[in-house]
Amino acid sequence: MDPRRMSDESVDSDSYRAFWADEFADQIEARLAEHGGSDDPIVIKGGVSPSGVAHLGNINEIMRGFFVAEVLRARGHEVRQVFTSDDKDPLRKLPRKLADSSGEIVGLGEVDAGALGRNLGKPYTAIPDPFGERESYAAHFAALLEADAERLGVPLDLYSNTALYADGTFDPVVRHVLKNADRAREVLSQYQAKVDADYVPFNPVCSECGKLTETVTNIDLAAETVDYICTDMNVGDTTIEGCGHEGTASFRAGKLPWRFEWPGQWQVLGVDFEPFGKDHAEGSWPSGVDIAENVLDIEPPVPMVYEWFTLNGEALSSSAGNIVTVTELLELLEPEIIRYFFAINPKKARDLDLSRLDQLVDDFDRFERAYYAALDDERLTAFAEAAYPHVVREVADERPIRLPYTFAAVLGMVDDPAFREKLARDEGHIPADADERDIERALARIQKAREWAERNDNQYNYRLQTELPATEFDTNVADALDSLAGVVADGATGEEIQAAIYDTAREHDLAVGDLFEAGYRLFFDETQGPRLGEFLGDLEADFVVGRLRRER
RNA sequence: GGGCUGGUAGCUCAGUUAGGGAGAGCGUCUGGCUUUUAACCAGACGGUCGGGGGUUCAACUCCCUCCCAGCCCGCCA
Repeated sequence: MDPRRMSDESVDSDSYRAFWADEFADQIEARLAEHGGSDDPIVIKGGVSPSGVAHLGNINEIMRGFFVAEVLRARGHEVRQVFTSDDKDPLRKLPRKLADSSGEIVGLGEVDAGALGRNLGKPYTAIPDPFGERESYAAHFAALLEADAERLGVPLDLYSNTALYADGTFDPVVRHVLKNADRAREVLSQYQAKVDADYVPFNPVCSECGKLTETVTNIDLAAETVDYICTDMNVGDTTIEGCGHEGTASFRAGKLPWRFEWPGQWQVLGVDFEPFGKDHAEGSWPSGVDIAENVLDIEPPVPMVYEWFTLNGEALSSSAGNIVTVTELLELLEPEIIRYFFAINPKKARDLDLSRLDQLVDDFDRFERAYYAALDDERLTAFAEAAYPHVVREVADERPIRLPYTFAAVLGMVDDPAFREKLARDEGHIPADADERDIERALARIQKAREWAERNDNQYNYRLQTELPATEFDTNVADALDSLAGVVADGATGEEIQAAIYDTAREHDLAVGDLFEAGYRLFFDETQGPRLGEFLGDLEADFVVGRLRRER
């Protein structure tokens, strides 16, 4: 088989799929049919090194697989979504940012960086948790990732790669690869120039210093051990020093190089489908297919390549600090909107612009409307029909109440929950007969939008001032405010107040803008704000009157 | 240098699998909501579909070529 085959193979050209996950489900079913269709449960895998904070890019690995798993489940298959924490990999460089056990980002300076630095070259599972809580560095970050998955409603079977070696799961693969080291070498050499006659596809852990080494001098198949010398290891532009120790390691005291380990995982976990980023598409994947077929003698899973997305127009980068975590994002968005983000076309490189989250939310709301009531957009409707149930996890009988995100941000200018609800009702966003729980759910968006407005300090970042701001007005402005107060005291409605602002300004020979500005100053301590008259009309009249008179 | 993926309106994206009308939402502008101030409504403006060439009656779509971005082709994962 062509090792470069990509995901478009075996797609039935007659079957158009509105949702990409259906296409992959088709491929997986076709693959199953080839060997009798008795392969349940279907195994979908993903995996990352627990090298540091799991940012939203890493969540691709989880969410892309999730949608395919969900589609297959809906078709009646039993599906396991497994995820490997590739935690026997060595720590190669210190991350600049970490995250504590609640997911809050902290700088490297806040932990014992020196202690961490001494662990370069050791497997993540052999490094202490910098926060001193879990059994290892790996366990700390794996727990965070697992928590993210849970918050997104994705059930995962998380595997520690180290554990797979330790408990013997990997034994048959290691044995096989080392027994067929010549073949392994021959296959891999087609993909990696560095693979020469001395290459051994195994990296032992040095019994002296605990670091992974790559200089194996002898394989003893009978004893199932290798001899090694702990030499220096080049990692990028830095060198991790070996201790020079010459020793012997068992097949479990080390690991396969990634190019073999990945296909090995397919074998021991029985993987049917695996999504991966475009970085793997041209490197590990072709060699992995070749190794699976010609070294391990297994069939590789159905692949899927996803494009990377950018954050605020720039590449995601832990070192540059351009990352966002699920924890952070959940303060700004409902989980279904994060899932929606990963439901859209994985082949397109997209940008997640945190300053324009309103756009993403609007898109989601529209997507949701398309599911409940066909919009005049066939593509969107077809996509929503296929994807929406998996995005929301539980489909409500009726379309949930949604406040437009920017409107929610406007409501976030006031703190009083009852007032927020009143405004939303007045504006027609909440049906009169709406259920209490549904309203509560809808209003929950306000807090997220408020957080968004504050964090971006954007045009919605105003807050109703509960205390009288320090102000100074010209006499005629002050007079105008007093007479406006009179209008409000007489029980004017919002619309009437709005009209009165214009009238009053004219009567007092003021530019309308100046009076508006005075009003915004009094209520928001700003020069601009939401539509003032209607806003004031919804506030308590006594409060408005007192404030307009600069009394409280 | 070779390969893979992407490039459609100011922004976010559909549409390319199978050639036939260039689209949506948001933003902007204008108008309405009794008279510039963000929530609501209506309309308009807005694109050489990255550039060029070719095939075709017809190209965003197929072919060639070039440009831009990311990734892979060293190591590592």
